[in-house]
Amino acid sequence: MPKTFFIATAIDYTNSPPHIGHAYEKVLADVIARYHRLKGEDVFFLTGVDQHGQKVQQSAAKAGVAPSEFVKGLTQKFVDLWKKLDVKYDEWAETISPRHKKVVQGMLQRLFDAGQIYKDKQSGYYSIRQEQFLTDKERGPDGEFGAEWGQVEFREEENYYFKLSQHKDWLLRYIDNRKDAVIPDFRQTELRNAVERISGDLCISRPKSRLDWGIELPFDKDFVTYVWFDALTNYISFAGYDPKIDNYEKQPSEFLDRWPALQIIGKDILIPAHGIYWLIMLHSIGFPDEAMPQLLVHGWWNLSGAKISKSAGNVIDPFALADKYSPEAVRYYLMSDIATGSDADFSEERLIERYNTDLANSLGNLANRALNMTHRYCGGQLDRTFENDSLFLKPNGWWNTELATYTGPPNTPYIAAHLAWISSLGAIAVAGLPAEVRRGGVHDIIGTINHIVKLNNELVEIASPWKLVKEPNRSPELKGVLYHLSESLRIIAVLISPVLPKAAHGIFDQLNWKMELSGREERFALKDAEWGKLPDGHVVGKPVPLFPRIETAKSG
RNA sequence: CGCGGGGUGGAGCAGCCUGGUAGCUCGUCAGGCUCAUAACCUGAAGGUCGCUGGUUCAAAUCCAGCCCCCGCAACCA
Repeated sequence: MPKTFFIATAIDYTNSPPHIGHAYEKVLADVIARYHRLKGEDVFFLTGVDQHGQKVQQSAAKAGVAPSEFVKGLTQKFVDLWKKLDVKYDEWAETISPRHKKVVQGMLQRLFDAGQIYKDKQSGYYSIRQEQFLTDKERGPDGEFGAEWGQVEFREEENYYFKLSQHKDWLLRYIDNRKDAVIPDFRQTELRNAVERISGDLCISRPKSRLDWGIELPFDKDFVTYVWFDALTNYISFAGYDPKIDNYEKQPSEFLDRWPALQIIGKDILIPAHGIYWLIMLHSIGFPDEAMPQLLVHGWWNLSGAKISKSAGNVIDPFALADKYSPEAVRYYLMSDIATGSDADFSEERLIERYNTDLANSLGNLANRALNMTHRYCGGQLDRTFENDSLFLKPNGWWNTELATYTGPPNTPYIAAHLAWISSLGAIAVAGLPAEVRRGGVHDIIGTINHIVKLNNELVEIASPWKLVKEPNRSPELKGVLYHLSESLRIIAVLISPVLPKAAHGIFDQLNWKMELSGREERFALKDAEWGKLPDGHVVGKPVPLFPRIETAKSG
C-alpha cells in the first residue's frame, strides 16, 4: 500500500486572533496537500492550535475568564478562518485535548525513566515580565538590566531539564547526511551553524506556583511541562503515536503509514524549536534518522519592509481581507506573490493588481471569450476532427524562425504550429509539477499556468476566429482553435485547482465537464491533465465571468 | 572579523548551485484587434546585473576584498 503523504503546519498560539501570516502558512500547506491529492495520493493534513502557557494564563486572567474558556473563543476564530479560506485539513490538533496529554506525559515518563530528564536548581536574576532567567548577555552597557525586562529579582528555582547537548553530535551527523533536511538550503546552513553552538540542556518545566495552565509532569505533580514537550509533540500525538511503545517499528500501523511529516514552519521557529529541540526529542525517543520530519521553512510578509507585529499595530486581518476581495483572491495573492522561503511585502494594491491581471484579464477573460465564441460560432459544440488532419500537424520546431515575426492575416501553418505547441503544454507542466511541489514552489507552478493562459490568448489573436468564421472553407481551423481553447481551459482548471478550488470548479462547470462531481475535490485529478479528454461533439456551457474585476477608485 | 538574507531597466521580482545572446509582471509610449470582464495581441524606450580586483576564450553567475540595506529579546508565521 502506498504511504500516506503527511503534511503538518506549526500550531498557532491562542493568545491573539489570526493574522495574515497565520493565513499564509495554512494556505501554503493546504495547497501542497491538494497537489498531493491531485496526484492521487492519500493525504493526512494536520494543523491546529497551541493553547497552553503563560501568556494565555495571563490574558485569561486579565479578561476575567478561565483559561479553558479564553482559549475556546480564540480557537474558534482559527477554525472559522480556515473554513473561510477553504483550508481543508484532516485532523485538528488542540493541545488541551486528553489524547495529546496522554502522549506528552507518556513521552516525558519514558525519557525520565531513561535518565534523559533530570532535576536541577537554577539561581540568578529573573525577569518577571519576560518570565525568564537573565544572563550577563542581557545586561546593558552600564551593567544593569534594561527597562525592557521590567522588574528583575534574584530568584532560586528548581526545574527539570532535558539532556539536549548529549545529542548534539547526532544532530550534526544527521544534518550533514541529509541534504534536504531543511528547505530551502540556506536555512539548513543556518541550522547547522546553530547546532554547532549548542551548549547546555533544555529547561522543560515550570513550577505550578508560577504556571499551572499546562500539562502536569507525570513524575512530579508540582510542575507542568513548559512549551517544547507540549507544543511540538502535537505532530505525533494527533497522528496516532503511542508513547508506551518504545520500539519505533512497532508503532501502530496508522502512525507508521503517515509519519514522517513534511512540516511547514515559519523562519522564526526553525532555530531552536524545530530544527534542534524537536529533532532531538524525536531522536531521543527512538525515531530513526529516516523518520525525521522534513522542515519546509517559509518567509514572512512584511508591511512596507517592516515586520508585521502586534506591537507595531500593523497587523492585517485576514477575515476583513477575505470579505473585501473574496477568499480565492486572498489565496491567489498569498501563493503567487511570494517565493517560498523568502520574505515579501504585503500590499492590497499588489493583491488587486495580481488578481485583475492574472485572474480577471488573463484567465477569466480567456474562459469568457473562448466559450462565448464557441457558442456564437458553433452552437457551443466542440469538434475535434481537425486534430487528426495531417495538413496542420507539422513537425516541431520549423515555425520558430519563419513565423515568429508573422503578423499577416490568419495563416494556416502558423495557426497549426500554435495548436501543436499548446496541446503539448499541459504535459510539460505535469512533468515539472512533482519537483515544484516537493520544494514548495507554488508560485513557480502558478507562473507556468499563467504562461499557458498567455499562449492561449495569443492563439486567439493569431487565429482570429471572428475572421475565420467568415470563410466557410476554413471551418476546420476555426473548430480546431475552439477545441484547443476549451481543452486548454480544462487542463488549466486541473492544474490550478489546488490553489483556486472554487474557480477550478467554475471552469469545469462552464465547460459542462464532470458535472456529476460538481463541487467535490475528486473532480480534479492530475492524470486528467493530459490532452484530448474533451470528446468530439461535447457541448460547453454558457460563460459567466469567473473573476469579476476589482474596481478601484483609480480604475473605476 | 557573531549568524543568515538581500543589493538586477521607474516599481516588484526571477536567473546565480550546473559560467556562454539579461528574463518575467506592473508601469510608460506607439500600433493592431473587436470574440471577450474598457479585457486581448504586437512593437518600442529604459539596465556599467552594489563597488573593486582575480580566475577564464567568456562572469549577473565562480573566487577574494570592500560598501550599503534587512532579520536574529518579547508579542509573532
